[in-house]
Amino acid sequence: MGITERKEREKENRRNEILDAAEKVFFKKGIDFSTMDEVAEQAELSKGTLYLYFKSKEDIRFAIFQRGAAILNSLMQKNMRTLQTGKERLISLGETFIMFSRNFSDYFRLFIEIQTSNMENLNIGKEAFEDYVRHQSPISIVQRCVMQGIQDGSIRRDIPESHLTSTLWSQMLGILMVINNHEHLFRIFEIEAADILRTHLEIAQHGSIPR
Amino acid sequence: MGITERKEREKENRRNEILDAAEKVFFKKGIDFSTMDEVAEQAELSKGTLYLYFKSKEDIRFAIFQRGAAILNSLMQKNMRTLQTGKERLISLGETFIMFSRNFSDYFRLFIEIQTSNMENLNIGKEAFEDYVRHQSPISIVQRCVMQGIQDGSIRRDIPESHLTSTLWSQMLGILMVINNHEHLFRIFEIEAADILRTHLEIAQHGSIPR
DNA sequence: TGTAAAAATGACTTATAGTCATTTAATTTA
DNA sequence: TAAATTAAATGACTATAAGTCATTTTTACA
Repeated sequence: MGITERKEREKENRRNEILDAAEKVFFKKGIDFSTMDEVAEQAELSKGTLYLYFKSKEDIRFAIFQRGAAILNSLMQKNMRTLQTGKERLISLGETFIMFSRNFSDYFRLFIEIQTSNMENLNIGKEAFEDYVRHQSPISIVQRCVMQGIQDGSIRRDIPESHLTSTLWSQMLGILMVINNHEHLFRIFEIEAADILRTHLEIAQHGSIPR
Repeated sequence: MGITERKEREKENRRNEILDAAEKVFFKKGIDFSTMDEVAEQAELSKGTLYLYFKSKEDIRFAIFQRGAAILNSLMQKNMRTLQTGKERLISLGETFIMFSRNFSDYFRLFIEIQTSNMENLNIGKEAFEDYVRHQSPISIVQRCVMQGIQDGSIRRDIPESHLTSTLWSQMLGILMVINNHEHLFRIFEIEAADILRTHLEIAQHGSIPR
C-alpha cells in the first residue's frame, strides 16, 4: 500500500509549500498587513485550499514560528555540546539567542511576538501547541542546564530548580522583548542591544548589589 | 469668557465618559471581542462621535492603559516614600507591581499587553505616547532608584546606570509577562506566580551562581 | 429670532477572514 | 476501461467590524 504513503508525503509537501509562500509574504510585508489572498496567490492555490491545510491565519503564523523554534533549538543544542558546566551552558544559551536574532531576524521577531503574546488564547490547534512545548521550546533546554548546574555546583542550590528555571527564562524573554520592540528605550537611554544583553548576563550571574 | 472654559471641561468630561464606557465593555468581554458599536451604545453616543474624541480603537485602548499607568505610578511613589536606600526602593517597586496586579487586575493585564507589544507601531498619537513615556512610565522611577542606589552604595557602581536601569526594567517586564500570560508554565512546572517573583527579586539582587 | 459654528449622527464604504456548494482530479471497483 | 466513489481544490459569497462623511441637531450669540 504505497499509495497512502505517497498521499501523505504529498500532503506534507503541499503544507510546506503553503508555509514557504506564507513566509515570503509575511516576512516581506509583515503579518498584520498580509492577507490570506496574497498568501494564496503566492502559493498558486485558491484561498479555500489554505483552509484545508490550516485552521486559520494564526495557525499558519504558529507553524512558521515552529520552524524558527526548531532552528533555534538545534543551534542551542549544538553550541552547548562542547561546554562543561551548567552555568557555562546557560550563558551559551543566551549567546545563541543573540546570534539567532542577528542571523534569523525574521524568525526571531516572530519568536518574540508569539512568546510575548497570550499563548492561552491563540487560535491554534492544541496539538501544535503541546508539540511545541514538549519538543521545541527552549525552556526545556534551560531546565536541563539549570539541573546540571545545580548538580555540578556552578549554580546556586538553595533555590528550587523549577523556580530558577522559570525565572531565568522569564528574565531572558523580557530582555529579548525589549530589544525587539522597544527601540524608544534605546533612544532615550542611549544604549545598544548588546549593552543590555551583557548587563543581563552579568546580573543574572552576580546580582545587582555589591558583594 | 467662561464659555470656552466650560466647553473645554465638557469636552474633557465627554472624553472620560467614553473611556468609562469603553472600560466597562473592554474589561468585560476583552478588547479584541468588543466592537466600537458596543462602546458607542454603552456611552449612549453614536459611533461617529467616538471618532471625534479618539483617533482609533487602539487610541482608546492606549488611553485606558494610561489611566492604569497613572494609578500604578502613584502607588509606586507612595510605597517608596518612607524607604531609605535605592535598593530598598527598587524592591518596593517590584512589590508594588505585585499588589497592582492583584488589586487592579484589568489595568494590569492591559499594562502588560501594551508594554509587551511593539510600541513603535501602535496606531496612536505620538503625543499620547511621548506624554506616557515622560510622565507615567514606571521606568523613569526605576531610573531614579538606580541612581540613588549607586549613590548610597546599595547598588553596584561598576555598571553604567543606564544599562542597569534598562536591564532591571526588562527583566521585570519579562517576569510580569510570563505571570500574566503563560499559565501553561505554571502547570508544567507546578509553580505559583509568587514563587517566580520572589526568585526574581532574589536573583536580581544576589545572582544565580554561588557566592 | 436668524445665522454661524460646533457637536453629534448613522448609513455607508472598505477590508479581509473564513465558508461551502460546486467542480475537477485521482482512485477503486465491477 | 467505464462507471462510481472518494479526495482535493476552487472562488464566489458571507459575516463582521473599523473607520468615514454628508447630513442633522444643538448651541452660541448678534
